[in-house]
Amino acid sequence: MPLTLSELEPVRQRFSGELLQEIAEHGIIMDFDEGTEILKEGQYIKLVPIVLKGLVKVFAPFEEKELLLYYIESNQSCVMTFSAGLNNSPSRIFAITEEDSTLLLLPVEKMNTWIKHYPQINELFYQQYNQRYSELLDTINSLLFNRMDQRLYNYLLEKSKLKGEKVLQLKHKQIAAELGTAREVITRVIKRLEQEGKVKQLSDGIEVY
Amino acid sequence: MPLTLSELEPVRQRFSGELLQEIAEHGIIMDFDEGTEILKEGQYIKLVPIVLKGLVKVFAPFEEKELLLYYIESNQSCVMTFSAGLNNSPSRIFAITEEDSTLLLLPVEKMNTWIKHYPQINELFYQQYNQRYSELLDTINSLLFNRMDQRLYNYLLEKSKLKGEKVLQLKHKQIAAELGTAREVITRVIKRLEQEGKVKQLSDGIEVY
DNA sequence: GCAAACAGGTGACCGGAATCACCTGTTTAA
DNA sequence: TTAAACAGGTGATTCCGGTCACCTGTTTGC
Repeated sequence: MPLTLSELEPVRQRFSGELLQEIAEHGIIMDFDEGTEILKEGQYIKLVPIVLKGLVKVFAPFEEKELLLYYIESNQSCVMTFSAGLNNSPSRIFAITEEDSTLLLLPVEKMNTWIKHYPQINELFYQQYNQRYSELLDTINSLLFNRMDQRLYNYLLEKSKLKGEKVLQLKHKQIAAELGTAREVITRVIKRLEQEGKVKQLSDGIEVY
Repeated sequence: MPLTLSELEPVRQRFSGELLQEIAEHGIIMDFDEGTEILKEGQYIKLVPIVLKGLVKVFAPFEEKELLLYYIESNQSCVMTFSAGLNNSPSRIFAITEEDSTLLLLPVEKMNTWIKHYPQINELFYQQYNQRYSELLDTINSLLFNRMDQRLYNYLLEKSKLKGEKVLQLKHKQIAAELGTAREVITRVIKRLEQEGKVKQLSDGIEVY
């Protein structure tokens, strides 16, 4: 059965008319619990996701370690999945839901024709490519010139903003993994941030100012 | 006067039919000497380039320093220019010819309609976005985990391969700029590479093995 | 032809971060 | 309930790369 318009509500500013009908017909909507790995590295992609609700984070795995690349917010998609899907190449990244999330999944074999016929969806992906590229440049800048304390603080600020929570439940270990460093480093640096009054470590999480 | 088919020869595997005619009609071909800055940071883009002959290098300027992001080889384009052009936003990067080069320049106001009508050109940019994205991931990986010696060696290897020259005429200062580090660091690291037998510093350049 | 600019080399030093080894307190699972 | 696993804290050490100061030799431009 096709999806209903109300199910597709979040993307109705973006898609309309015939394309919306196509999506209703061929798309699938799925819910995922927080912390679900929705895409593994090396996986081949049959469905391209668009986030309707929630938050998904995307990681690049580098030998041994990994690094958080960006978040996919609602109404956004994942260009790495998109390109891996179109080229039928394995994914270089993996993705995990950061919150309980609802995803619209579009079959990759339809994408090719949709892209040709419907500029709306084409625009989405160009826009996404752009944004992600820009974010990667920021990441590089940060890796090149920012010290750990700045990187950590930015990371906490962004996460707090995206999740709309002042207090983040995070383990030092998890932070270290997302920033591609070691746990002890986080423990130390976060204490410096605390002394500078930028964050506060509570029993149930980290409060960000 | 429109461009001739022979002028457009390098892109004729990629573009054909009506699109090729459009390109012949609205495109411009220009030659640039080695070392010309063909795109400045902050500049607004009216023409999207496709390299017909030669080699162009693209840099990201970060506060004070800069970093070589990637090369545009013949038959490739620059996604940063493309996106800046389409969105009418200033360029975040700057580009310099690494060799004497011939560029096909496409007016940005045509791009939008071409992209909608001609999948061939759409595919080019998707493919380029992909490739550049992938290259950025490699850069990040390298920044995160590789030591200077490895980065420098990769840099020399790639440059040697792209230019088809075993002996590279490069100043330590220039290498430092492209890798976003300091001259003294290059002087030292390159000596280590020399001791390891990976490169050799000659009077007229650096030989890469 | 000479001074200035440039390329490269080098020692001393410093600071950030990674690693190692260990310790304490808390949570979890058998 | 008790051991194991986990979270976090900390000192010691090491290493890499950035910076400073300074030197030599070569190229260049007036």
